[in-house]
Amino acid sequence: MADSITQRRLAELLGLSFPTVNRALNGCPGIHKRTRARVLEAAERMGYHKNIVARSLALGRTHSIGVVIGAIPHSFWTTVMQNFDWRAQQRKYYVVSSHSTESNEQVDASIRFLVDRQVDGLVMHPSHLRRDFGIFRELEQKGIPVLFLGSFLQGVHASFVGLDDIGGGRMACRHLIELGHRRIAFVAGLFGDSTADRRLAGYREALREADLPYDETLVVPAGGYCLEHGQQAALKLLELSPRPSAVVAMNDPLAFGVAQIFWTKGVRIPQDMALVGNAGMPEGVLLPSPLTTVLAPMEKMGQRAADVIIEMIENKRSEPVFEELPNEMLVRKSCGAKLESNQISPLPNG
Amino acid sequence: MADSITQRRLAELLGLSFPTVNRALNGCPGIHKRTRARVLEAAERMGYHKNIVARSLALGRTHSIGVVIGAIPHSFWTTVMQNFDWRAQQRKYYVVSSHSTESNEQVDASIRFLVDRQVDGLVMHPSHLRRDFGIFRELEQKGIPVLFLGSFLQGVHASFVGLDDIGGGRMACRHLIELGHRRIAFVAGLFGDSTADRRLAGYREALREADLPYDETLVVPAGGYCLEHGQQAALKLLELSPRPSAVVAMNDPLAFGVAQIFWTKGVRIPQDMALVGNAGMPEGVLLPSPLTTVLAPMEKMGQRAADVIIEMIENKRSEPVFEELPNEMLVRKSCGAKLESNQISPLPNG
DNA sequence: CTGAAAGCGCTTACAG
DNA sequence: CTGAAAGCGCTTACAG
Repeated sequence: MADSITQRRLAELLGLSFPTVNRALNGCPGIHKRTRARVLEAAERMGYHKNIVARSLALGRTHSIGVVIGAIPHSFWTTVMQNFDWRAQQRKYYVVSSHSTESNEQVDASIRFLVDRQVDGLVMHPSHLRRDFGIFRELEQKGIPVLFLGSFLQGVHASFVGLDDIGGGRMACRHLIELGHRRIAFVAGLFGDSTADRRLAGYREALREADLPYDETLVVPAGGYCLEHGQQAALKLLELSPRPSAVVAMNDPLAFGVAQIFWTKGVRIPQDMALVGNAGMPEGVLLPSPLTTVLAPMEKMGQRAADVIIEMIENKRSEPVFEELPNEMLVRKSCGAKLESNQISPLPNG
Repeated sequence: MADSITQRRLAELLGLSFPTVNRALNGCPGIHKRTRARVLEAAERMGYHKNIVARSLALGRTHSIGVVIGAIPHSFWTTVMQNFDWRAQQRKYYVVSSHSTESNEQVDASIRFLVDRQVDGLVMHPSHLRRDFGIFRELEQKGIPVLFLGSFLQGVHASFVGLDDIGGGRMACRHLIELGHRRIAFVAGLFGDSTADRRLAGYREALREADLPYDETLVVPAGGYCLEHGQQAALKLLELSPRPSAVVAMNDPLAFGVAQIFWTKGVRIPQDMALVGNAGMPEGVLLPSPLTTVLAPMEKMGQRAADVIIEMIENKRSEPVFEELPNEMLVRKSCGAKLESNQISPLPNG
């Protein structure tokens, strides 16, 4: 390990003191132009790179953001987090992630792991119900700002950036109602997280607005949020009697699972059953009948999250924000709606 | 920001010196059992957490791994990296990632960004052709080990963990040959990276083994690695005359794009055209005719990558490794092969 | 505008 | 087995 060049070494080489070198490097005001130029030139020439670890120790700030998101291999989250990372990096923050999120204990351990590494702020997707908010109190005490992404926990002093999930659930259900459906099922994931609860609430709202009854037996829990869970749910849907004529899936992967089973069982979409998803994942075009879905602004969600947490870090005074980004309807074929020419259809659908 | 409790504070409280406290905390040998117990108890009670930044500065090691992967929102990479993260975290390393990889300059900037933060090792997926290996020399000089994941760059002193891509390309093509196909197209992504080149080489090998001619016009470049590129390629495939009866796609997303266009154009899979992918992404079951594909061991790939880079970090002496993980054939429906009962078919296919 | 001093919180020889 | 000292590389008042 060739020992790297430090400010002290630069100072010696130039016959200056190291505070002077430091100030030149950091672009501090009180310094002679010539001196600064000499320092910068030498630094460049010698391949000087600041040791950020030392800097962090001295400053008590690391310019890093901890992220705790149970890594779900859906392109939805990948896209959101990609945009988060990009934005953070643009703003000179780096991202440290921790993915152990099977249980509340693991989540707490992950948070601790990151806090020990002195992250300046924390972004998390709370996927578990919890009774004990102790860890969040600690964070508040330490002055580490927290941002909930996607879902939120009530009663925690933190910001939220996510989707208008009530509106999303409502939009999906209403689309079906407008197409004449009366008996509409809802495929839920797990209950208890805000996203699930709020999308369901939106669905109910749409029913109410249309004077349709809310029938609890039409809400089928899938036990999770992935394709496989959607497949399970599909089987349950087929056992319902009378059978619903349409399905709102809580998210796209669940809709994919439902569609996959329907296709193999010969239940035609949309003729025999209409289907709406929620997310707007590009994979939706792969289905025999491309998925109509609620399109979430994934890019914006990631970027806003980065901007908000950085704002919180740099601007301690600010109040927590609660930001719900609006969705759009992405009409493809799985509900049988007529495709108008001005409708969004980014990919060839034949 | 409540100032946190330090070793010095603990020492004062206990009437000990801070080196003693430090040794107790680190489980060093020469220390009285009673003293250690007292220290540990006090640390626990006071909620002491070590400042890892300070430790890193003193040690010159951060226990972190830098990752530079152009974040592609394919579940393939998400799954690989998830497993990488998990394994790294299990082994007490944390992962810092940098996703600016549009050009060689950006890649170099990303690497520098991470090196300034004193990562102990670097994992990267080289997606660009490059002429200038300067940055890798620097890394070697600094003693920072490098691991290429998925693709590799020839002539760089680094380890590689990836797939047996030659075998994979060969396996895909051979599957089609065994089903009687003679005119088999290859959908390439971009040329120049080792994965693409080696899969193509495998395809050629299979042709040669079957005494089939290699016809360059059957190799169609898609211009990228995503679904959209596959769609472009599909259009070109349909213009070929005589039309091939089968297609090897360089990866699954390309195959998805091809399948999507074929479906909308009424080209039936597998009757009119057989199709093989490469990756084994679960989304393959969504297609009207579920995709037969080369199944890559994504979990293992991520875990091995973590193990190898950590080994390199902790064990400087070791030689670079070159590890090609074997693939399997995942036979579904897109080639028309008879599904034997012992064939892999993790999801219901009807 | 520049320099001498102290400190961030940890680790590590070196004495006792 | 325990303590006094110096150092990791940077930053930041405080003097001059």
